[in-house]
Amino acid sequence: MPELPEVETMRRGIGFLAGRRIAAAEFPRGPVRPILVEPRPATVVRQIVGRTIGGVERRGKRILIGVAAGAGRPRQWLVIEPRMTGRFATTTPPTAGHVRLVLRLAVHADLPAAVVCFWDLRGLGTIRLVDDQGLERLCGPDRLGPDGLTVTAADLVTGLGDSRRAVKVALLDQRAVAGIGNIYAAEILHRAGIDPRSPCWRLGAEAWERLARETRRVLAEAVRCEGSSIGDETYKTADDRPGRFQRRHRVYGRAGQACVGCGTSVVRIVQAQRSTFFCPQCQRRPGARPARRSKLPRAGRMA
DNA sequence: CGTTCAACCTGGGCGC
DNA sequence: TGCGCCCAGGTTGAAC
Repeated sequence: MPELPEVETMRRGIGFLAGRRIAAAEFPRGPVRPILVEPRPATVVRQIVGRTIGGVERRGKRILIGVAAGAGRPRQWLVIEPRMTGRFATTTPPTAGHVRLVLRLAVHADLPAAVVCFWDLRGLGTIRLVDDQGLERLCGPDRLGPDGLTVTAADLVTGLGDSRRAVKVALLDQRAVAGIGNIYAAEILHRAGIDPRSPCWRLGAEAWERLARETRRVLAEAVRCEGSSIGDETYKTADDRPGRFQRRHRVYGRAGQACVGCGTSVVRIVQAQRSTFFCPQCQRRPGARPARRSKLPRAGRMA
């Protein structure tokens, strides 16, 4: 679920952690299988309790909680990947059984004690405690490309210009551009008027410009809307409010419904084992000929 | 290089 | 009610 806008909303929702001391940390054992934690939960607890949080950052779809150096320990990072159903809660989490991490903050100045939970229904999320070197390995430029909020056409051309892949599949490649997922790939391509099946190498300069511009625009607008909440409980802000960008979805999840631009029925196809939604009228392949008007041969071409 | 498939998980929805 | 099947915001690795 969480793509860049949702993760950025999470980051803002737990930004108040900055400057506060971790009084306690727990990895509760629920009724479901535990998620991936590295190193072992007991080790993470031992290393972070008593230390101060430097700040909360985002890299692509990951949350970074900086743990300040101290007591003979180097600076470290709690890297949390929400994957499909992970999220934070500063109020009551949706279920007690899927709480994966609890951070309890010490009383600080006039700030009261507070609690932040990481909750994950399906449990595909991950929690890692790494040092600067580990962070580089996990979230460095080899793994994550330029951020989607600021990506340029030149970035996209550099990363994908020669790719033979379909552009929708390529946009999900976090090494090319970080933060786009299945929902926003569909919405970006619709707004850019590009067929998701187009191979990257067929796109021209103006198509890459539109793609970069719509990527920035759609993601920024979705951040302002605090992300997309679809159906169930899985994504909400840290203080339990649903996002609002789902109301502005033009194609995602709208198969069979009329395209808001032209009224044509939105189509669902499968690419790389994932659903792709698009409007076959508004999103045409570059180089594909517009619908034939007439079957008559063109004048002047043939003798 | 690119695609396809399976895996990792839980739970909701649908047809029978 | 229950069972079987398909679906879901992500990522990774193996096989072809």
